[in-house]
Formats: sequence, structure tokens, C-alpha cells
Amino acid sequence: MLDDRKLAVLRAIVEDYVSTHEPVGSKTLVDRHNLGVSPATIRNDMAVLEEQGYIAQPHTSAGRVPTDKGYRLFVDRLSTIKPLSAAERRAIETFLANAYDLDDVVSRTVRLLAQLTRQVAVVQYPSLTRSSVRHVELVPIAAQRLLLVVITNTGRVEQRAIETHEDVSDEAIAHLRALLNARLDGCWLTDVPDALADLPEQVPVGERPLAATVLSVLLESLVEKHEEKIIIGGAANLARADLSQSLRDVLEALEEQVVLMRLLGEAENPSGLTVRIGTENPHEGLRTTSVVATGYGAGDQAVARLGVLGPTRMDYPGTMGAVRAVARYVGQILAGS
Amino acid sequence: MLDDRKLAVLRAIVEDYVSTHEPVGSKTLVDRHNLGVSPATIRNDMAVLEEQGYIAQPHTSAGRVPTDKGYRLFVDRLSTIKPLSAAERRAIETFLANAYDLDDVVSRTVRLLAQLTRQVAVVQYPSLTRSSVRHVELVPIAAQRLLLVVITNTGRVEQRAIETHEDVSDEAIAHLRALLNARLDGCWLTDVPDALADLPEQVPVGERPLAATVLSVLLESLVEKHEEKIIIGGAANLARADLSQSLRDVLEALEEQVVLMRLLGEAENPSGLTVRIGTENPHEGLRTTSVVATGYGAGDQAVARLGVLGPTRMDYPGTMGAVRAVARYVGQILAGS
DNA sequence: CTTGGCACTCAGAGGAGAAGAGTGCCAGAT
DNA sequence: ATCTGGCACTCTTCTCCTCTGAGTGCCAAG
Repeated sequence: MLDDRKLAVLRAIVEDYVSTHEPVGSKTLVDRHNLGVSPATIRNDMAVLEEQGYIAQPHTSAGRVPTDKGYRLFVDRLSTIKPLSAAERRAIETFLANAYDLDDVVSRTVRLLAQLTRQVAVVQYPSLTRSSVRHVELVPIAAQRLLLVVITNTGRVEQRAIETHEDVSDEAIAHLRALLNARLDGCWLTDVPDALADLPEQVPVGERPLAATVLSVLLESLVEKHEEKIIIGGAANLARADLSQSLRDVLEALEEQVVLMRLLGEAENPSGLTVRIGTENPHEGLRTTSVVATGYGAGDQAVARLGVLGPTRMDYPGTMGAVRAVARYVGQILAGS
Repeated sequence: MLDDRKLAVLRAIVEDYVSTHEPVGSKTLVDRHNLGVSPATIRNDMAVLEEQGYIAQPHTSAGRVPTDKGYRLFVDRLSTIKPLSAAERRAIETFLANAYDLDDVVSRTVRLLAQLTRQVAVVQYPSLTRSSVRHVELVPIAAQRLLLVVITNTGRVEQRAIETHEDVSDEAIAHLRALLNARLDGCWLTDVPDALADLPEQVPVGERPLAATVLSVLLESLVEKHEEKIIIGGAANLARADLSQSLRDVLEALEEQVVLMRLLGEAENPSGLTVRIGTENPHEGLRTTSVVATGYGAGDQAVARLGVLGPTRMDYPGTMGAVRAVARYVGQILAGS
């Protein structure tokens, strides 16, 4: 249906359009790439490509521009992910290795991605739902006031204040703390409710109100509210991308956590690269942008996702390479710490 | 030097320009405000105002536009802060009251400010340097690994992992924890170094390496690294403000923590409103924007700052009212929790 | 000090024309 | 069958022009 040369033409159009930002015509195409045929031939090929919906003309007497469908074909069949240079890899490695806690890892990652791709970077905090409990701490911080701290194996620390509404003895707290740790150490967060279902019955009657309160806060903060935190960076790169019209829509979309979540996407292939092009995106205001995302995590278990967002007219091979590389290194850092 | 009517004219120019976004001429001015004199008179006044640098013409045959100096005079002498409506105040109150931890308070505040002013909101996390210690906790989370948690009176929780490089007994930890709490409870963070100067000598010889390690981490995380965290919101409002040219510069500036810090400013009058207009800003890319900021904190002690950033052509009275009101309510929430 | 009148300036809108890029198609060459 | 050169055609875009109107500055009179 599409012979090799037509595919080559499509590839050339995408590459040229990405680098020049201007509709590309048959003549400039043969000038820049040595396709070995004349402009007229290319024109015939282009007519076919247009008929099939891979390219389009902004107006009659202009060159061609890839459509979303064209980019899709390009990404799926005509391009290979471009590995980073050794220098870039070293830079990533040392930059991330200097992070000293989870917040810092994430914030460095987002800056790194934005700089590397010169686009908007989006990084999701390591999810709680796929983490396990490393330690639970219960600390009195004032009369009738406790602090509950949960540390996960992904380095995330979750804390919540608890009002007890009655004085609580230090022994009761110590007892409960020991009990919680015994039950939860190494436990997947998703299994916490089951592991603690019978907790109230396991404590002396006098401590039951306390246990109940702590339990409800614990479940609420870890399970129900699995508020997936996301941060973005490099928004200034949007201005460079002259999306002009829709810039405002894009900025608005980027401020909504929910939209961002959906953007990064429930990965079909959890740890593989996902590319969403233009209208494939789930959000209205992002019809002219593409998202390149992937999962990352300690070891091979993906615990969260990260990616970049840019104009559909982006350098897909390079972007994909950068996203993949950053995800790998972050994974290593998380596994190591 | 400037009589009452000239001031009235300046005020009218500022108000009209802010609401219409267009240079204002002498005729439209007398039409809209009843100044009781003819356009020709106004023109004479305008000529004087222009000579003194309060207004300017974009080009010869256009109306006048306030200069930074003009806005400055307007803010200082010609306007009064506009209080919020009762409905708005109620909305703020309930919205903030539903926050359940410090992160949530801050994130709600930033959204609130952005929505209320329809500009970019900037909120600094309650600073550590002006807080006092409420509780210190030391928790073993693995062999040779401790977690140090410090809770401050502003609700901020700071945590750091500590590598001990040797096994440590539970008694040693408990001892150190008790000692730290005894020494630091209620202590201003800035006084922590003094309060702990002689710590190593106060513990048994066997525990000194541990004490030294913990001490260094503690000092580092609380004092030296007083990394002032800042979050922003409502960036989409920038697109509405058609700063066109400089939009990219502004977005870039907003991504640099350091710039943001300087923006919020070392307040001359710590808890009062600060207004920085156009070129008064310390940053290159923000020549066409103004910043309205104020301190906030639990009680009357300002612990951090918040504010908004928008085009110099902004509604100063309204913005100042909103910023002041939000700062007050946040202060109340912090004091109450 | 204020006012009406008047000449002057200049940005911006609108239109006409020329230039140029690129296309589609056709007939001939390979 | 496929490719190629030629050619007419279509639009956008740039430039140049004029015209309009808002707004000014100045002046002489109230």
C-alpha cells in the first residue's frame, strides 16, 4: 500500500518539518535529502500520502505538514529511539546521584528532563499503591496530639497529625507502635487494610479508642487518599513552541492534577514508552501537543511515571531517548538508596 | 507641585487604563469621569503629568498610559486597599479551613490567591528560620539507618535519613532522643546550634559517635540548608495578560526559586504589604510585571511571605485587598492548628 | 486659569498589485 | 509502468499606497 519510497518521503517530511517548522514542498525535499528522483515524482507520492491522511496542506499553495496519523506512522515504523551521547549520560548520572532525598530526586529529575528535551517535563511521585511499608512511627507531639509517620521502601515519607481527644499514656503508644510495626513491616500498602482488619480486637480495651483513631487516619492517608503527587518543570519551553492560540489552554491543563495523571496515562505496557500524539490525548486543550511518557521505578517494578509534553511537531526519536534514559537512571537511584 | 485635580486625572487614567487596556485620551476621560472641566484643561494637566514622568504616550497621536512612576504614586497616595466582599471572605475561610495538613494549606492558598486575583500566585512555605522546635524524633528504620524527624510550631515536618555506619543500641537512641527533646523543646531554630554546642560532652563516651553524626545532620538540615520552598499557581493567567513578548522571560523567571525568593522580597516592613512595580523588580525578565506581596504567619509573627505577580497594568486596590485577606486567614489557620 | 477652535501628526485599517512558492496534470522519455 | 520536465494555475504573503480618525499642542479669547 505504501512502498518504501513513499515511507522515505514521509520520514523526510516529518524530519524537515520538525527542524524548520515550515510546511515542506517537493523541491526543498529533493534538495535536502538525496532521494534520487525528481520533484514531480515526489509530488505524486505526496498526493498519495495526502489521500491516505498522513500529510496535509495548510492551504492550497503551501507545502505539506504531517498529520497526527503521519506522526503516528513515523513513530511506530519509521524512526528509532535515539540513544543519548556518552556525555549526556554522564551528566544525568552525576546530576541525579547528588540528590539527597526523594523530593530532591524528583525535582532534579523534572529539571533534567525539561532541559534535556527543551520541553515541559512531568514527573509523578513514586506511587504509594505499589510501595511497601518500611517503618511506622507514632510520636506524641503535644497533649492529645500524635504524629503518625509512615516510611515506604520507595523513600517516600507520609505524615499525618492525629487528634486523640483524650490523654494517652506513653505505654499505650509504645504498645500500638510495636503492634503496627510487627503487622505492617514489609507489607504492601494495598494489603494494609487486610493486615489491620482485626487490630481493635488485639489491643487492651483501654487502648481501643486510640487504636481506632490511629487506624482510621492510617487507612485514610495511605489507601483512600492515594493522592498522586505530580510536579512539572520547564513550562517556559512552551512559550518557545509557539502554540500561540492554545497556549493558555495548555497552561490550564497543566495545572490540573487530574489531567496530568491521565496524560501520563495508565500504561498499556507498564514499563514501555507511551507516545500520545495530538488528538490521541485525552484532553481538549492538548490537541496540538504530544506526550512521551514511561514508567520508572526501583528495579523492574514500575512505581510511577514520568514524561514530557511538547508540540506534536517535536523531535520524537530524541525525546524518546531522553525520557527512556532519565527513567532508567532515576530507577537506579531509587533502587540504590 | 501637583494640585488635586492633576492627581484626580492621574487616578482616572490609571483606573481607565487598567480596565480598558487601552491608552486613554482627554476626551474619553471627561466623558467617563465627571471632572467638571473641559478636555482642553485635562490636556494641559496631562502635559504636566507627562513632563514629570507619571504618564507617557506610546506614540504621538495616542492617549496616555501610566508609567511605573505613575503607578507608584497611584498606589502610594491615590488608592485605598479594597476590602473583599463578605461572600469572598466566607469562601476563603471555608476553603482554607478544610485543609488537613501544611502541604494542603499551602496548596489551597496558592490556588485561592490565583483564582481571586486572576493572576499568578506565589506562596513561600513557612520558613524554618523563624520557627521553634515542637518535637524531635529519632527512629531506627533499618540496621545502621535512622530517621530524624523534626516538627516545628508552624506545622512543618522536616525529615532526614542518617547512616550511622555502626550498630546502635536502642537505649542509646532513646537516650539521645530524650536529651534532644529536653534541650530543644520550644527552642528557636536559629538558636539550635548554641543549644547543642556542648552535646557531645553530655553523652557517655560510647554514644559520642552517634551523637556527633546526628548533630551534624540536624544542623545541616535545619540551619545551613534553610532551603526556602516556594510554590506557584495560576500560571495560565499569564496567557490572559498578553505580555506577549516577555511571556517567555516571565515563565523562565518563575521557574527559578532564587528569583522567586527575591521577588517576594526581604520585606522592609515585615508584615505589611509590599508592592513592586515594573522596573522596581530585581529581575530582568519582569520589567513589565508587578508584585504584590506580604508576610504571613501564625499570630503576628511573620514566618513567610506570599503574593501575586501580574502585569504592571493590574488592579492594585483589589489585588492588595485579596493578598492581605488571604494572608490573614492563612495566619489564623496556622495559629489554630 | 479655563475654554473652544484649529492645524498637525501618526498608527492602523483597507485595498491593489507583484512576487513567489508550490501544486496538479499532461505528454513524452526511459 | 514509472518517471520526468514543462506549464498553467492557485493562493498566501509582502509591500506600497491612501485614507481615516483619534488625539495632541498651541493660541487667542473668555
